[in-house]
Amino acid sequence: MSDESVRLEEAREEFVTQWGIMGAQWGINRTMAQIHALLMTAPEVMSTDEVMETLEISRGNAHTNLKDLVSWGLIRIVTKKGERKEFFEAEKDVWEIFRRVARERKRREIDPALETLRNCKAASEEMETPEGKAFHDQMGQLEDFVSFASKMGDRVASMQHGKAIKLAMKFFS
Amino acid sequence: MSDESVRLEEAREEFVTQWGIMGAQWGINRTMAQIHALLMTAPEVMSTDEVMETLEISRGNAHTNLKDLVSWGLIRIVTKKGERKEFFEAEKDVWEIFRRVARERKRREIDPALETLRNCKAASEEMETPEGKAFHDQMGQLEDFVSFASKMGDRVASMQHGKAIKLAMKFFS
DNA sequence: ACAAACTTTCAGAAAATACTGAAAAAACAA
DNA sequence: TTGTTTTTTCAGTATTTTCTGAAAGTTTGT
Repeated sequence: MSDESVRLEEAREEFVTQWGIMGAQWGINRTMAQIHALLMTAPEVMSTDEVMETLEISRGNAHTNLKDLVSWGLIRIVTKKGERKEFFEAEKDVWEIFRRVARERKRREIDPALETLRNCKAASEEMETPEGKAFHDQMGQLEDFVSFASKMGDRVASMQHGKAIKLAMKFFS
Repeated sequence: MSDESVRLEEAREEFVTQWGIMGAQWGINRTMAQIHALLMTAPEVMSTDEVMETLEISRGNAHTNLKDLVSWGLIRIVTKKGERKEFFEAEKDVWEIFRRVARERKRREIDPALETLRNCKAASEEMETPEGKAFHDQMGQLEDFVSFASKMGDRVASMQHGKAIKLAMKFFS
């Protein structure tokens, strides 16, 4: 193997590792993030077995995380004609990756949290004591903020890359 | 205890629980998030012992997480005259909370990730093969995106609430 | 219908993370 | 200095999360 291939593999490995650490810090399973990093930098689609071998993980682990990535919309299944097994291919466009993560986390985490905040706000609706009023007010502020963030998420997630760039320009002016 | 106090405590408990779950999903220790929720809805400052009793956790646990919250800038230490022990008080302004979390996560997680991306980009700088070039390009795109996000974070984190509101208006127009 | 190729599931094991409780250190008062 | 209160640390334990490997399930070809 040429020197360049070796250096490339080293760089790729560093990237996979770091992406895994970052994923873990953001509440995403480390292996899932590593597989994602691996596929993002793969020149070709990869099979479950290839992923298993490269990352030295079990079939079950590879399978589960590949399917989770599919459900997040971060990778997709590709079939090769004549081949029976499934191959996987990552979304490589960073903007698209961002949109999908934003959409998914909103759905899975923000929306349920909003639900609770609304409950708490409603439960303290008519309270008379200063403590009750303060709590109600605090819940109201949080709800406003989170629902605002949620709407932002929707908005951004429905934007095209070009539009987002323009908006960013406006933002920095 | 009056009916209203009971209902208030129930609502508060629901909030503490949910905030803990949310924290865990975002890579923040559950107890830390719960203490934060507790203090955010506390009518008065609280001592370590009060936190321990309310959440039924050990002294060590309470201590460590309180200090972590202080280091995140999400709560502050208050001393009462005549009293020797420390009391804690949460930042209650949601915008301020958001700013501090944004600033802290950027410093702790985004910046190191950027470092890696730059390394990987540099390591593949002069590669000749299509694979090398593709990798270099991918790292470049990620670096651009993450550094952009990072700058956004800085920018937002340095804004006053009022300014942010105006910007948001512009955003939704 | 059978067999081969591949995918999915899941109980138990391993690893990572968080918590406890008690002891040590530090801060303060007399 | 000595005793008292409070904070801090940390080894050991408990809990949660993730992973393995093998068995069961599914699909496809003959």
